[in-house]
Amino acid sequence: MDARARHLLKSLIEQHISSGQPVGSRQLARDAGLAISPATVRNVIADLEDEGYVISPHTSAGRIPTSSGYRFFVDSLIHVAPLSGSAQRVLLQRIGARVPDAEEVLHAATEALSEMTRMVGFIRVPKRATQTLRHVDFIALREREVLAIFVTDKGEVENRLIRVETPLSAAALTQAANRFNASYGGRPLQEVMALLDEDLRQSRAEMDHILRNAMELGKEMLAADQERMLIEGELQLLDLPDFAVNERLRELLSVVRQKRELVMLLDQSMRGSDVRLFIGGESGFAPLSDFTLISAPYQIDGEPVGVIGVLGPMRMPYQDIIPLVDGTARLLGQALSHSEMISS
Amino acid sequence: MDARARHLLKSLIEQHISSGQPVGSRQLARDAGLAISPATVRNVIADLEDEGYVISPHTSAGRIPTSSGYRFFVDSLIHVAPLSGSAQRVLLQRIGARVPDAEEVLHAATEALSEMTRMVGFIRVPKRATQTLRHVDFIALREREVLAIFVTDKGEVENRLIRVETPLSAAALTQAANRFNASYGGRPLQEVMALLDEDLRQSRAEMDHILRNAMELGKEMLAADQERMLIEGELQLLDLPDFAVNERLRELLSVVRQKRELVMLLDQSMRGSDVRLFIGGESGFAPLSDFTLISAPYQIDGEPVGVIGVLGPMRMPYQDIIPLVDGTARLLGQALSHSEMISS
DNA sequence: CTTGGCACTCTCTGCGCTAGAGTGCCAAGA
DNA sequence: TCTTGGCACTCTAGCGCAGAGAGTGCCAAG
Repeated sequence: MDARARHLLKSLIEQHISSGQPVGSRQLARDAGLAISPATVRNVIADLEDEGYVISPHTSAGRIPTSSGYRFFVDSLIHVAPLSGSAQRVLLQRIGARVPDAEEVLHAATEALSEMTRMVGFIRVPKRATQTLRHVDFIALREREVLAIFVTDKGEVENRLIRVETPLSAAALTQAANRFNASYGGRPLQEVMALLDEDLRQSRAEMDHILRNAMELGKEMLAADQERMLIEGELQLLDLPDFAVNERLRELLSVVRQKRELVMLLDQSMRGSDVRLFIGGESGFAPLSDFTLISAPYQIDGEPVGVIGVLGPMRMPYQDIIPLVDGTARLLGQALSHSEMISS
Repeated sequence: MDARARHLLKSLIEQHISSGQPVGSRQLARDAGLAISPATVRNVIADLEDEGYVISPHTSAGRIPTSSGYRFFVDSLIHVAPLSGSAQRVLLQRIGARVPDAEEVLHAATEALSEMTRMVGFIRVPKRATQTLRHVDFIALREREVLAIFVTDKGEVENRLIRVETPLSAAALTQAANRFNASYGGRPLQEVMALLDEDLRQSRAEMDHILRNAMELGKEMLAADQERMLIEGELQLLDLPDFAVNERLRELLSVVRQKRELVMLLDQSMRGSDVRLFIGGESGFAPLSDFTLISAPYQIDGEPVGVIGVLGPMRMPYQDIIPLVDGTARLLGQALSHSEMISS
């Protein structure tokens, strides 16, 4: 491919990126800055099409780049400059201005990236496998419930509730944690997992419940590593002109993400004990005026602590959905309470 | 409103809910099960329109319910049966089959509700204000970093990293935690907040840093309560026929939510140290074949621990986005590491 | 009060037409 | 041999129009 063809391909892709439209020979000849006619451009572009760098959506449209075209563009046609100082400052401010909590920093970075690029942002969270176990703690919550807390050297914290068969004193729990920390503390999680496997197999009988539970919990925590990923700004995709989407839907989704007004609305419905419906404009909150919100408070140990519900169009099968919201609220309350589950 | 009008309104709304279309007099006369003619139906419906229960999108369309119509329907026309046994079983299974961790139970309940209703699901997390402080723990992570962990009687766990000015021994931290627990443990969080305010005002000078930090952290945690809400299934809205959306977009969004394949893809790019692009079909993952994924690994203390990046259409301003991804990865790594920040 | 009849209105769909954009090819020119 | 202008051809997008279909409102008769 000669220099002129490269230049034309570069210009074509740049124009397509900024306009989103297929690029024709006349426009390309004008904007590429070369003193050549559209006919010449056509000859060159026809060759590029043969080589698979561009494609024509239909006979009388211009050309758009293929993925090979973009690949060549990225690899050989553009020079990627380092991030500008002003962009760096914005990023630093958004990442750094937070409480220095690892989880929040990851979140802030992904969100900032998503907004600045106007794309979907994602982040793979530090693999626990590369981290070291710092500390384990067991806290008695109730009679037969122990809260286990794991901390790694990177500051990641994981907690799980363990139900035990026999009540354990605070002293016994402290002792169990000490033994666990002594055996496994300071080792890479990878290694801890292997050791746990081995120790569990060797000494089945003689270890006490809490330590055994802790061991099994540790295994589970490490195995769940695969899933750890944060994604931000899925809705950026809706703003692409390529996917023109109903305007009201977009507005609604952005409300849903901001949450603030929804929280206020829900707190109203926590007072009663019934399912509550806001149909259309009844909520007094304009972006919801074409939608229905159904909510029900749920109780833990008889005490209302939160609200659960759904949001959808006014046209929804109320007869199915109301009992679902109600039932979920009740079952959730039971799952979080400490009485018996209902027989199913 | 007489019985016949009520019956017709009920029938009209039910038909509209199942079809999504305006309901005309002929169809209504046929399906309502009453031996009356379409003309009679028209008379009745005209009255209902005057009363604001239904509306006509245009002259020659049928009628659709207004929000008043839905409200009347819900309040007076339908009998809401309790949740069926089979639905209860499904819910119980989804809520209960998990490790009994409060956060996961809340998540599972909301997700199950969202999927079963095919609406957006949300849940207001138990207000911390109604909970009691169970336990506070301070763990030394590094020289000047302390991890503070708060546990409530409902099993909620909150952790924050605190940077302190002077290093503290493990013994000093234990002592600080003990003092904090002795002063505030077992009290409602509401009360703890009030006490913290007062204590902070009274005894500015003589308290040590770590306790003071813990106090301020406690305040912050309680103040942040407003925001705690989980939302699941925003994308259910895209499946509504009312919002017909590009088919490929929907497929992509569902892939983004499932994450699994994305995680595999990203783990590939963690090995190198550079920005990596998957353009179009290059990822070998079909649903991404019209999109570009750009990723960059980030390092904590010189060690690669994760990947951050963006996903969007092939047509994206690569020259702006590549440095942003790269820059964010670097700045994030620095924010999470313990060397100096770069000067901005 | 109910009903059939009827004129009227509005949307939706398909059709044909045109303008516009862009291509491919060819023959002449440098 | 490459470049260029010319030209016929193709395809899309947009517009207007007509007809079908659905549904209404009103009226007069039962």
